[in-house]
Amino acid sequence: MSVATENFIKAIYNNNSHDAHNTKPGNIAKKLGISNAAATDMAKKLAVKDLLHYEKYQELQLTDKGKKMALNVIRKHRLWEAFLFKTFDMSLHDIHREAELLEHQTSDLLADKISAYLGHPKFDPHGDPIPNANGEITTIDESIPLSQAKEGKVYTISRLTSDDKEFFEFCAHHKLKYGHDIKVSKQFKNNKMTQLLVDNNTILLNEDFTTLIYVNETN
Amino acid sequence: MSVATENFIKAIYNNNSHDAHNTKPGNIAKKLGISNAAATDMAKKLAVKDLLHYEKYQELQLTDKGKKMALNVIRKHRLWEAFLFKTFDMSLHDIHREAELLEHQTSDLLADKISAYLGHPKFDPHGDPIPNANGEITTIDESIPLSQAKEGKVYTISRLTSDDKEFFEFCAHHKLKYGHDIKVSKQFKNNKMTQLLVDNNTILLNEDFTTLIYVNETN
DNA sequence: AAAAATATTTAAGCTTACTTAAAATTTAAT
DNA sequence: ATTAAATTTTAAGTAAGCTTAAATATTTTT
Repeated sequence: MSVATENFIKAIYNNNSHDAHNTKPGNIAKKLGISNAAATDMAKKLAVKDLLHYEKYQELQLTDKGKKMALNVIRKHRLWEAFLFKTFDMSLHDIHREAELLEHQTSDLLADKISAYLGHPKFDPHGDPIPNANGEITTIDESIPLSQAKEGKVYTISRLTSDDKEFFEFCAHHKLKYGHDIKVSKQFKNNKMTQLLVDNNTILLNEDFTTLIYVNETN
Repeated sequence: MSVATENFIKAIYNNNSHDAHNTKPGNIAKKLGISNAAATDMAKKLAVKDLLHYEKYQELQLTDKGKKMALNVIRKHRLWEAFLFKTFDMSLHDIHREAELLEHQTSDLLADKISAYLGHPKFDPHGDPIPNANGEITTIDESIPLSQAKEGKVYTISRLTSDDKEFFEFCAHHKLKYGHDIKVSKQFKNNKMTQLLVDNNTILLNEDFTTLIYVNETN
């Protein structure tokens, strides 16, 4: 399948799984940086290939075949991220950009080699789960955004859900990394800010950031 | 530049450097598995982009810009081969196939990271020289095909110039690998066969193979 | 040197993946 | 419940990268 097809299918999958659930062509078009007309066009073509269900003016829905394809590409993306992050000294933003290209040119064989080399990791460096070779995600996500964390509790950072360069630079600089522990010292309800303790440093984050950082209760 | 463009430029470069020197559209078309018409078409387009010189019915010649692009792609290809060969347990044929795809989706940054990680190698696992970040090949190739090697002398294998799966499987099985030493025990002039000693095993090769395996005099 | 064979180019056409502009439909607002 | 706003779809068109078939030029053979 073409790069355009893989990206289209992937955009629908990602939109369905963690975003606002609007999978009409216009919203997908916005994510991909193409026109609405192009997205409608593509949707019709992919419906013929049985990758998604298309009905005029309705939301796009992936078929099982489409979902499997999306998860296969996502698997390769996340394996590359894990691999590049471990092997080379690259930022979260850089590994994302490289993986975005490499994911489409990676055989299933190479993906399996990478997975085995890394010891079949279950999460990438953003904390996103890596589907297995059958396109299944077996881990359960019980994480919550920092904005909903409780005062006084200690949490482990489980996901950094963004692809903004500045966001990652900020996180890296303040030790906000996947797997690190933090303590929520105060939630300011009125102005929606969160005060954290990271390695004995106090950080104050606004809602733009606390909705992008997910955490698990530390046990 | 597009994948099609990079492959076209690369095919001309490779043809010029070690093949029969015919860089007319038809010969390039054959290498790429496209029609003659498509190759002529492409040549005209790339001439406009100043990547090659095109004159009706004449050989295609890369401009300096075209050569630089070819060498940049070739650098990425050979770095990937070296990296995949070292990191994963993959055959020469498999790494070639993967590199053929990855080479087009690799940033200069990542290429440099791979090169540094490997200690800036000068050759890939086929023995082909790896251009540096400026697109320069600094090594000098004094190797000769096995078919021209002298009886009784010991040589070091310096290149395996093929992309045929069965050839590589044969080489791997008989320890004919880049960097290994072999002794030419006999050259049969009449039927153009060569008898080798590899790790105390005698191997008899015909011309099909001895023109693909290059060696250097061991010093 | 002409004829035959081969290769290159031109021409017309196809598919993919886009674009913009206009028409149709849905959603939101009054 | 209309009207207005926003979105989706249709229509027409473009560029890249191919195809086959026919025309043209070059190369080889005799």
